[in-house]
Amino acid sequence: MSPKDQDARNGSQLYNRIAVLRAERGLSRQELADAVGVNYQTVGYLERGDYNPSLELAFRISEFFKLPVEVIFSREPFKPLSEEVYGHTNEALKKDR
Amino acid sequence: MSPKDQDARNGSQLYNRIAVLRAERGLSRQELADAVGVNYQTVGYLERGDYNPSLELAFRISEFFKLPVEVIFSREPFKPLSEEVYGHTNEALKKDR
DNA sequence: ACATAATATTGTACTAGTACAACAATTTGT
DNA sequence: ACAAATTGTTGTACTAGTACAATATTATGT
Repeated sequence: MSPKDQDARNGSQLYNRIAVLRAERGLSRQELADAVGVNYQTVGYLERGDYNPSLELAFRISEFFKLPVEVIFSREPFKPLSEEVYGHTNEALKKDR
Repeated sequence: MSPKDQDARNGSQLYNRIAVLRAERGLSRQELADAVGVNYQTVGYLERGDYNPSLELAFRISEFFKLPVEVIFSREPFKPLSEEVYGHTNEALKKDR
């Protein structure tokens, strides 16, 4: 199947933070792709959720970012990292969440 | 490709502890398979390393065992769980390892 | 020792993950 | 504003993961 039919394949889709992590580190897809040993378009497919990585690739990515697999991939949508990290520091803002 | 050619596909193989974890819980492959929603032969293929699970399946398995993905799957061979847990309690035995 | 359950083997078929190429669109630096 | 880099799109092709079925082998209970 061609990766163009992204939407035809839903029901077992995972979420990931590759795009954010990559952006944080100021890397291009090409650079990340090289680092984990895949084609740069594959990184694109992963970032926009066209399909899931193999477990092997997930491990390589997780190793590259030095983060546990479950921090990068999840069955539940991620809340923004920013919120997760700083969201609990200002008590005054908490009421409207 | 047919899963029979296990050995033709090496170089990106992962290790896992599915068999041990399943044994510890006294489950048959069929039962585990049902629990994580795959064919029971798929569990067999995974256990003897014929191929890796998808990341999605790895997550379901990890969820089922209530263990982090990296405790069940690894790029490095696992040392026996028994050793990992109890291997450091008897100092006298340590010299011959 | 026999029946049953569990695991292994072989074979076929389908789907998901990955690579690669060519070109379009968008972003970014100067 | 333009050139270069980055990202998106479409299309093709190959490999890895999964299902399923049928039969063989091995373990387990009584």
